[in-house]
Amino acid sequence: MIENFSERLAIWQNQYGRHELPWQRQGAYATWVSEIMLQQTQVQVVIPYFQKFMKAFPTISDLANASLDSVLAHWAGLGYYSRARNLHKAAKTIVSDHHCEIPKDLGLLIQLPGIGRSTAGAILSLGFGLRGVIQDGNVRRVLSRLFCIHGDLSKATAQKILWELADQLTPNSGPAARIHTQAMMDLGSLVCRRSKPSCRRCPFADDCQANQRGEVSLFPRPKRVKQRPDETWVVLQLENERDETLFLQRPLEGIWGGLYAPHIGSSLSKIGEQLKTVDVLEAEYQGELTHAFSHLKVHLEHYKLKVHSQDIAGIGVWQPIGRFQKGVPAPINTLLNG
DNA sequence: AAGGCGGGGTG
DNA sequence: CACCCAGCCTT
Repeated sequence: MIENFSERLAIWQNQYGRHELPWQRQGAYATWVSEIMLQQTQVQVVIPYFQKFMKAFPTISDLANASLDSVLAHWAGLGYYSRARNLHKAAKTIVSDHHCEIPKDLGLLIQLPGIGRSTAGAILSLGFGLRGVIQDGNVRRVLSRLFCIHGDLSKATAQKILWELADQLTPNSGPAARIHTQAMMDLGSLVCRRSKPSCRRCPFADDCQANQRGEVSLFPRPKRVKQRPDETWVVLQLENERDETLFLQRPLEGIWGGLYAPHIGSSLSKIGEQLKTVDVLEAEYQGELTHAFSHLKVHLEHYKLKVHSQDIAGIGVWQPIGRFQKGVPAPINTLLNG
């Protein structure tokens, strides 16, 4: 174990860490929202989303009482929309089962949807100033280098070692744990970066086993990547006599779950089968773009079809593109506004 | 073009 | 437990 680790880390954090992030010292609700947003997304991207979100839903009750549509609208562009659905669902549970107060208990926290062990640790320490241990990508990277942890860090054996180390390094007092948690994230983000780590500025350069061996770049071991299949999706934008576009809500499960988009299908004729009353072969080609998901690469082909709205009665929402308030996937927005 | 990011769900 | 799922940004 490294001598006086948390004390030295706290001194470093005080001088070089981040102290002005908009969710710092704003209470456990702000910590929670920010942690969920940060799960898949970088700090600089999250900041404007976080600020708009907190303005729209200032308290847990506001969030619980809001419609899923409005929550998703504030999430549109962040990706992984199940995060927003789980956040909304958990807010309702906190209101109904926990008197509108986020539980201060690890076991209760991880029962809430979207909150796992690491997010719960962040809420305890950063949000409440209680002892909590985190294990995010930054911490994983720092620990894998400090202690030369080989292999795929997502595997159970590495996870066990990482959690034990993270727990041992975390101070026992709540206030110290709060500083420690922020400091570990800052060290990983600012110094022990994935590429171009700045070991020269690291307070643990002499303690770091990977650095001693000149093998910092070998940790953490990159995960093997699978080839992503290619797909083509046709996006059929229906536009009525008032130049309004028809938006449909996507199924909650799956890609872009709960967001709104025009008809999407594998081909114009497949979409046409759903739209028996209109002849989609008159659709006019608008353009295309390629969008990469984590697991597949999609070629989006954009077509537009002028229709009479009475022919498409009963489904979706007609709105001018610029006035549509609900959540639209980022690449669909690009297509519609292109 | 490839890599990274945390948690949920299923078998 | 192992594996699959999911969207965007940075490098």
